[in-house]
Amino acid sequence: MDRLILLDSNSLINRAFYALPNLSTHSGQYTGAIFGYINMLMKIVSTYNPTHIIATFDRKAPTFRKAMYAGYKATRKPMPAELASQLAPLKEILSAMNIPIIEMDGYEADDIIGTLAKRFAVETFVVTGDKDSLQLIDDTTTVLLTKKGITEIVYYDEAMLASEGLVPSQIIDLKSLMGDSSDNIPGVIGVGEKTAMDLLAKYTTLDGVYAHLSEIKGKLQEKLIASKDLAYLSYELATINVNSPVEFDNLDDAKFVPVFSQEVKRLLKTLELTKIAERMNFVGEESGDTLNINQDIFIPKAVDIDDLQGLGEVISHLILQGKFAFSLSRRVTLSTDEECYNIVISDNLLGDGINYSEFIDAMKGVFESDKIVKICYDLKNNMRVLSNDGVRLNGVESDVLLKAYLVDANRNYKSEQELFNAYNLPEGEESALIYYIDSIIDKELEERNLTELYKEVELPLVQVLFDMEEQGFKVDVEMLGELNKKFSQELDKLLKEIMELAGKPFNVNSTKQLASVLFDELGLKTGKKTKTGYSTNVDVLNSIKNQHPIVPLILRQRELSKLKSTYLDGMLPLIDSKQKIHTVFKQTVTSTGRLSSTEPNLQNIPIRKSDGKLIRKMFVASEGNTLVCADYSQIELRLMAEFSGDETMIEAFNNGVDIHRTTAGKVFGVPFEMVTEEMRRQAKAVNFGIIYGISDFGLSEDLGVSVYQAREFINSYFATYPKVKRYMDKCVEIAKEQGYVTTYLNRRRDIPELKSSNYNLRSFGERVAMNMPLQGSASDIIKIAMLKVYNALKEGGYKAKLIMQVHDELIIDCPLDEVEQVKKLLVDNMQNNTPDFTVKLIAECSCGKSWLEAK
DNA sequence: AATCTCACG
DNA sequence: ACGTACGTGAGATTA
Repeated sequence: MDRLILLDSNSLINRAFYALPNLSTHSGQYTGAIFGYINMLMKIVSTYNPTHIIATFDRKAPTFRKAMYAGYKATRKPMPAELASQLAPLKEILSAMNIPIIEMDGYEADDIIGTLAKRFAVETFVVTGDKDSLQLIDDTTTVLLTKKGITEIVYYDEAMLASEGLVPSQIIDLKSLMGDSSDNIPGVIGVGEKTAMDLLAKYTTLDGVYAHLSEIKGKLQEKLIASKDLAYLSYELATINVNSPVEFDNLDDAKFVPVFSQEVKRLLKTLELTKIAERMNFVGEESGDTLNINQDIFIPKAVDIDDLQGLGEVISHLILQGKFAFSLSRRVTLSTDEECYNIVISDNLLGDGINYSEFIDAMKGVFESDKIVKICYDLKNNMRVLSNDGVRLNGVESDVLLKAYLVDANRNYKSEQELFNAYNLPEGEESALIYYIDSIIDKELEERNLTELYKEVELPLVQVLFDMEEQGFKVDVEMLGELNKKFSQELDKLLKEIMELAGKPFNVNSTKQLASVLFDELGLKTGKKTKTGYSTNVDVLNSIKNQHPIVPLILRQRELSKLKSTYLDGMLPLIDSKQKIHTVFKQTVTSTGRLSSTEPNLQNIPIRKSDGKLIRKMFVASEGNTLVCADYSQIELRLMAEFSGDETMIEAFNNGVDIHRTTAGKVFGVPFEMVTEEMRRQAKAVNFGIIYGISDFGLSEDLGVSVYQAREFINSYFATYPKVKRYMDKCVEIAKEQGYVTTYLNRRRDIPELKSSNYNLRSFGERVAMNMPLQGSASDIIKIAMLKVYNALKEGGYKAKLIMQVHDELIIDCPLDEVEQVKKLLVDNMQNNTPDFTVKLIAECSCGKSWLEAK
């Protein structure tokens, strides 16, 4: 089967240019965009195995089609010289690869591509960053749309487009309504994507919209009438010419073989792009690996299942096999190791395919059985989706996202497709790829000794987190309303006073405007600089708060508007009918193993300042319950004592003394009782600094002392705790040697920065090497605690429920009559997870009606 | 989409 | 000679 790839080179090289740093050779030739382009080309080649490739380019001359509407296209920015200089070498390489280059005066690349895509009746992939091209999709044409610069490639075919509610030709209608600023298509003024989609859903086309203008009400009707000419002009602009006179008729002139001439190698060498060359195959050399890696993979082809009888047969097969992968994301597909089924879902009962609810009914038993093993991507999310359909998902042994996270926590996969790309898989249905990828990742887990962490901790934790989210955290809505009123009133007053002192109205939330008022007009002293101008952050404002009465007012305004927008206004729409708020925990985000919390983030509810405490007071136990909270005392420092084996520090912890005070006494050489608050504060800062991977500069910044003095602190600290110093050095040394560090449960973080030639990046790598084992082990330990607490509550038949985790703190929503037992259970399970430790771990526990009282 | 700011551990 | 503390998420502005 022939497969043709059409490259929209201008679009691709542009995106590569802006996404990548300005790489250049020693002689000063820029290469970043070329690097990005070739890299992406190689990735596409290895994924899609094309038999033919054609590259198209724009000509600089004004375009014929669009030049007719001078003014719209004219505003496009000229190509920067750093990019323009990369075009010629790129074309040279493409030519050496025997990839024909097509460019025509008067036509843009998308016209050429459109024409070629329709001309040859072979499977065609259009590679571009331009969404306009989606109009070219048909049964033989697919668009590979680059996102995020060019690192991610999204596959668009008719089905994919349909899932967004569009057919290919509607792309033109959509653009003519919403416009496209990057392409200078005006569209209807005042209509954006959402309105445009709504209109098309109702009236299908632009003509349809104008034919039913009378049905459209109010402002929108006015806008449509006012911009009618613009809309139809936009339609012309957005339409790709598929009949341009491209002189290219023999497809075999574009024949592609992924083995390149020595000339290609030479060209890449001159551009100092040796990394890319290493991954390619060249004539007369033994074959490299990357390009061929996945050519032998067996990914079963999808069989469409469009009636209930067929689905019944599939289900029997799944049960018989006892193991399958599923994906409900892009479409609904199910795969065993040999078969892949595409379940054709239809929304109306009459049409072809299976109604979604019928699919769910039929599959319920299979999804709920823990005897039938399942594989999926993002288990917790699938549990949520199916739970909304009344299905309790069980028996999932493999969550490939979770596994991939353990393999490399620095990656942050945001979609199934990103994961597939990372593993260089050919195309195929999601479930088939998930099934396949699982077997690869299992080997990686095994190699890295991560299987136990996965099976014993991360996978079972998914259910715990799911239940915590489901349970939710109650919010006192009445209190929220009162606070909102109170803050609003004070903010009104503050803003008035600020404007008066400034002598003119301005937007205090705008750093730019604020800086101009403070530093230009009032002539106050500037502080740190940012990329875009002078900083106006708290540190800067605090340093000038005595210079002008406006500054304290701004500080107060900042504080209140932060609290109001993030924690009052932001929270309100997330509260459900039972006055509960349900965060979403992310288990595969942080590079250290911590959880994160979103929608809303409940891990950064205020506590430190007095008005912030009022926010925390809004979070309460549910009806008739109390909150039981416990947090680890100094867990990261205790871990440092344990891992370093420093007797002085271990002894301090095991004697239950105040660690910061003790440290101060030893570092400053005074008896414990003589330690002043200031000395303790400084010692505390050093203790924290150590955990972060100390640097003299960072500490001096934090303490407001000279770098020299900070250095002295660090030296006497290490003299006090000599083994801590040795431990820190060892962390860095090991990291440099093996390229990664590990935690208590063998969680691993690769630190590629250590190999960087950039001093800053390398130093960052060193700090990470010191911090990750501490932060990561602390999160290992609280995860163990969560599992134990969850199980103990369940087995003990308690009504109390775990509802929140904030890195070193757990919160239980607990009926009053269970409080004493639950407190004990919670503390015991937090403190006694690490039988092999010399250092005692301490969890401090308290309770109260609100989160504020319980701390 | 990037930047700045700031809330938490 | 360089220019930094470790880990997050969200809102507002700007481009």
